[in-house]
Amino acid sequence: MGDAGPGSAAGPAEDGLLSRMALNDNKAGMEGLDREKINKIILEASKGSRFYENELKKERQVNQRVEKMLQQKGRVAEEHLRTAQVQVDKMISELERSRELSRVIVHVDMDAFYAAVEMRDRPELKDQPMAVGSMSMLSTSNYHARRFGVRAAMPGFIAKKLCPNLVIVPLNFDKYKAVSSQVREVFSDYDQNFLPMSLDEAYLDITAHLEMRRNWPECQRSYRLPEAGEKEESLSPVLFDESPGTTSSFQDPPGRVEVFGTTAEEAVREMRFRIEHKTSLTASAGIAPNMMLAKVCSDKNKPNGQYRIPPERREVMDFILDLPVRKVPGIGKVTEKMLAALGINCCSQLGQKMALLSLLFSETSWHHFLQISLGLGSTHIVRNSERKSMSTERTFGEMSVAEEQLTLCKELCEDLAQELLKEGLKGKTVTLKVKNVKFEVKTRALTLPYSVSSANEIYTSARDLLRAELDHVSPEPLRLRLMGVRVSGFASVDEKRPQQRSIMGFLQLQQAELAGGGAKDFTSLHTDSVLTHSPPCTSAPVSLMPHPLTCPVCFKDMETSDLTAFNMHIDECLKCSAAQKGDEGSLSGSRVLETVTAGELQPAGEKDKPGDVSVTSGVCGHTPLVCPVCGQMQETADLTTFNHHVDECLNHNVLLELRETGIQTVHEGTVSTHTLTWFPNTQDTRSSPPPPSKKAKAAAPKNTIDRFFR
DNA sequence: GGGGGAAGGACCA
DNA sequence: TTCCTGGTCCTTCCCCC
Repeated sequence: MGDAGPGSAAGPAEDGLLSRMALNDNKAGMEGLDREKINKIILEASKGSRFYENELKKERQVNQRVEKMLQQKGRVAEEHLRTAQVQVDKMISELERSRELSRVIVHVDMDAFYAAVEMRDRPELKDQPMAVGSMSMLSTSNYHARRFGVRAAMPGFIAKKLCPNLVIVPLNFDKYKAVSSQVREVFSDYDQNFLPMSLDEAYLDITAHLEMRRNWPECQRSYRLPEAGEKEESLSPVLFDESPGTTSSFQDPPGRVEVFGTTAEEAVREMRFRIEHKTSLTASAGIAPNMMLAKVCSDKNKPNGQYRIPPERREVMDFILDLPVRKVPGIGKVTEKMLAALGINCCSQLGQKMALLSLLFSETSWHHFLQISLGLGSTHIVRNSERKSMSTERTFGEMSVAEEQLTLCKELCEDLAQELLKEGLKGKTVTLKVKNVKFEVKTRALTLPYSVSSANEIYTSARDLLRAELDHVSPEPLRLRLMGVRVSGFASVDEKRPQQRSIMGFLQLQQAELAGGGAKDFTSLHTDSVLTHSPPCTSAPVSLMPHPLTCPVCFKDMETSDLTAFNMHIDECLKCSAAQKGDEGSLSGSRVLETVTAGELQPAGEKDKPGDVSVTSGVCGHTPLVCPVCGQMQETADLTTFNHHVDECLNHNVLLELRETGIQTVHEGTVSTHTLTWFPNTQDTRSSPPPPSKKAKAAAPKNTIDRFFR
């Protein structure tokens, strides 16, 4: 290796390289490390490799961007700045007017998640530096390892050079998923609509929970620590010597009762307490009026701690004042470098130079910066946002034989097709991604005039793209180290939305509404594996089960609240209905109504939910016809008129959630015991396919492969 | 000039 | 000896209408 280590007389590119490759200690547990020593080891381990060469190249590109930006800055006149400042000020006052501080948003992040799970399961690892991953790449490391500079996204072989005693444990996703679902059970008690960001991280809006919590008796906020012998795993992993946050609750004496208060801090402390007792793992949390701040806060007292920004403008601005821009989600190493070149390192400087930024950056970018400088962020957690693409990729040792590459491409398409099938997705754009042995990444895409999802269809496009790439380098071989296939351009919600929504979605949402949004069910508290409420609540349990249960087929109120019995009744009713109907000619277009499960019921006639609707009408062939929405008997026997009434009723009275799973087309003559007949409203034009877009008409003939590789 | 596809890149966990 | 995977969003370039 060369002798141009950090601090030596390296050229500008090499100095710059350090910012890309050097230790990123912007992570909990990595403060006060000997950066120079660590960087020297990293550099020596990397230098001369193809990866290093490619990083050097990328660094030069970033440096050029910075150069260009500084040249632009040199051309900015005072007059331009004054005009820009007027625009910025106007925007600030608009943003200030819309500032929302009433939501209580929480970001929860499990501490060193994968590593913590492995340490929990293998106590001998607790006192050693360890990381999860492989010699190629580490996913995370424990806090002992972080002291050596070992961190996530670092190749294992370099980590070993930093810390020769490092134990590398392979990834075990099934295990992490299982733990994650335990954690999510706890989350859902505070916000049923929490937004998971990954296995170990989620956003919650606990505003509604706090409102209810204010009136809860103490018993509902109390947890008794298990007696000796009650616990399976008695100790939490020793992850942290000096946690800035709370001490481990496992140190508390068994049998003691922990009572939590009604404030946001107390609710979050309780949540973390329950997570720890359920999983033996600790979590950190941030509480703030918006998602951006909550995310930054959760890192503040990591590990095993929490931090809250009170919902006041002054508090928010104080917090933002010295916050390094790199701590803000969305600002990575490149943006950090660009801003640093302008003398901007913390968020308050961002605000001071906003006029300049508005002249040098795109509108999207500077608007984002402006929001950050004001401590603004999203106050509403949007779940179920539509997936935009799906892909699969594989890294391997050098592969240069075309036949092997085509075979691999086919395998990738098959894998991808299976995943698409699981989610019922079809897309128009197929993208091939290749990374050559020099770490150069290329993507080649082809947009078709129709949507594809099968392995063969995807492969047809991917193969053409790969062949074009092979031709492009011919007669040299294509030397690859990664290949991936992606499908995107899925039909939008409007296009793929079934004509009518599932009645199950209808029931589910009504149930959620009934529960008060994020309501805490007494019984759910007892599902925690270790904790129990103590003293036991004596007040009557809040039942979330709507009464009476009404059969959606015969519309009779049931005397039972037992779901199995209720489902059996529906099955019988459906059989009877199918037998009575005889003529199944009108069945095409029917929908399947799955057996009802807990949490999907609604009381008959519950209807005063405003909003947009289009719902599968659960109507059987019985007469008289009874509207399942308003519960009223209809005078007509004409199904079109009846369906029209149901549609009208739904359109005006209910708010629904689309729930597509479980909706299937029932083919003629295949009425199962779980099938409700639905008579499609022939007047309804909502299912008409959208007119072909201009691009669809234009795309096909133009997007020839040749165009990509001139 | 606007819309949209392609390609590449930043960023995230 | 060895530097991931899967996703979203943004920017830039280019073509076509």
